[in-house]
Amino acid sequence: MARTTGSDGERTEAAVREAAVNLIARYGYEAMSMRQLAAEVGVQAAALYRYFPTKEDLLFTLMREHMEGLREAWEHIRPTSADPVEQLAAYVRNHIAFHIERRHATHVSNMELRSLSPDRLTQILRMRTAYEKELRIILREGADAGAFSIEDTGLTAMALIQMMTGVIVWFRPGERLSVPEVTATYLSMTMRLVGARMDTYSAARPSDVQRTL
Amino acid sequence: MARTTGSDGERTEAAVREAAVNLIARYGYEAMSMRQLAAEVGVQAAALYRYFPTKEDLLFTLMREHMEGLREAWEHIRPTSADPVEQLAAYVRNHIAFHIERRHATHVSNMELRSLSPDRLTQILRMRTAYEKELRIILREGADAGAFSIEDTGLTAMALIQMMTGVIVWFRPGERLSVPEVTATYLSMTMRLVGARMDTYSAARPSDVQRTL
DNA sequence: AAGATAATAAAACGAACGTTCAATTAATTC
DNA sequence: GAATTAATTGAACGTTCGTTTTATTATCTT
Repeated sequence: MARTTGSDGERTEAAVREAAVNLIARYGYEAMSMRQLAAEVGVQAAALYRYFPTKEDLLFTLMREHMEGLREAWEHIRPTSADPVEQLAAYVRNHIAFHIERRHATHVSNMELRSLSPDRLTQILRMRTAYEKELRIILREGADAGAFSIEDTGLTAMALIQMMTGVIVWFRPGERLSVPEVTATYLSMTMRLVGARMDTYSAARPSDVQRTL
Repeated sequence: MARTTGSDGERTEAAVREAAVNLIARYGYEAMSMRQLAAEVGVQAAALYRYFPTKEDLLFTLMREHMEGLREAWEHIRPTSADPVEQLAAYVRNHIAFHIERRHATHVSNMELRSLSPDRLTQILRMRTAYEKELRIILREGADAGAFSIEDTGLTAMALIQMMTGVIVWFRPGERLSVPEVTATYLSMTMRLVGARMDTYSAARPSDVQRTL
């Protein structure tokens, strides 16, 4: 047999991407075989090579598009206001929403970096660093303006990102907490962590937080 | 050839463990081959099977001992005082010190869980949950006593652990910050995050933090 | 309807994998 | 110093891996 009735390149490629994200997230990149991926898509392994020249190309494509998606999401949502508190809140909201929505893709992008070739690793890390720099700038400007009280901007940025991204480790949709509830709590924790002067986001007035979502 | 002069089972096993932690941390469990590990130790692959019946047994042993070490470290350092702030500070100090000291082992224990068989995965997760529960209890009792101001104990515990463990991702010994400096800043961030009433650990008086290390 | 192109199957490639087995030598015991 | 035990080698096993090649069929173009 060869070409099957109803086969469509675009649909197959999309199915490959989706199956790959799920399989890599569950079993890991090295542990997922091309045959396993092909079976999940309902195709022979050789067919995958029409869309991705190598297994690593597939991984890199998934990661690059995930990082580009993160940047685009932030650029669309980033507030025009220069208020540091508002900017930080937007960053936190976007980060958490994006990562919860794409838990598996985030897992892949964070855990499989070591399977990339050196120059591709550099490319992905550059995108990640650029995204993290946005947070550092917000923190720095907020601290300079007296809106935040921060000891070490770089360290605080890393701590915040680790804290927020960590959501994907334990969060499961439909369990005890909803996404807005989690986001509200994380916003509140973030604002206290950076010593935000105003208490709009403090635990004392959670209703205000809810409203800003 | 067969047994080599000066060969010693205990020394070989220790060398295997150390090499395995480093190789798995760098390349991942699936990507590390038994031959590669053997070469690093300076031995043939077959020799490894004298010490670990399977590759997965090796991984499980490394993880179990890492988790046991974490628990033992905490039990030794845990303060007798019932003061929530002091207990939380001790927990943070121990967690950061332990994870920075054993960066590679932590990487392995956190990233390679999916390579364990179901019942071994359960064993490791149980140990991890027990350790995390200690933090939840501290937070809960502190909140009940009015020492902390916390919205959601479980969520705050997860956020703190993700934040602290995240240190191993970016921290490199001998760079900009020393371990005590990092620890002090994380202590300060932690105390603000949980809304600790007293400001012993606030950014305003960093000297107090240093002293308590 | 014919020709071109897109999408796949089927089979095969060499390489590498985890693991086993038998043989061999070093160290220890008696 | 002989017997035993500990530690390791070297070769081999069957399996699976990522990938390539070739053939075949469906769909699109004209």
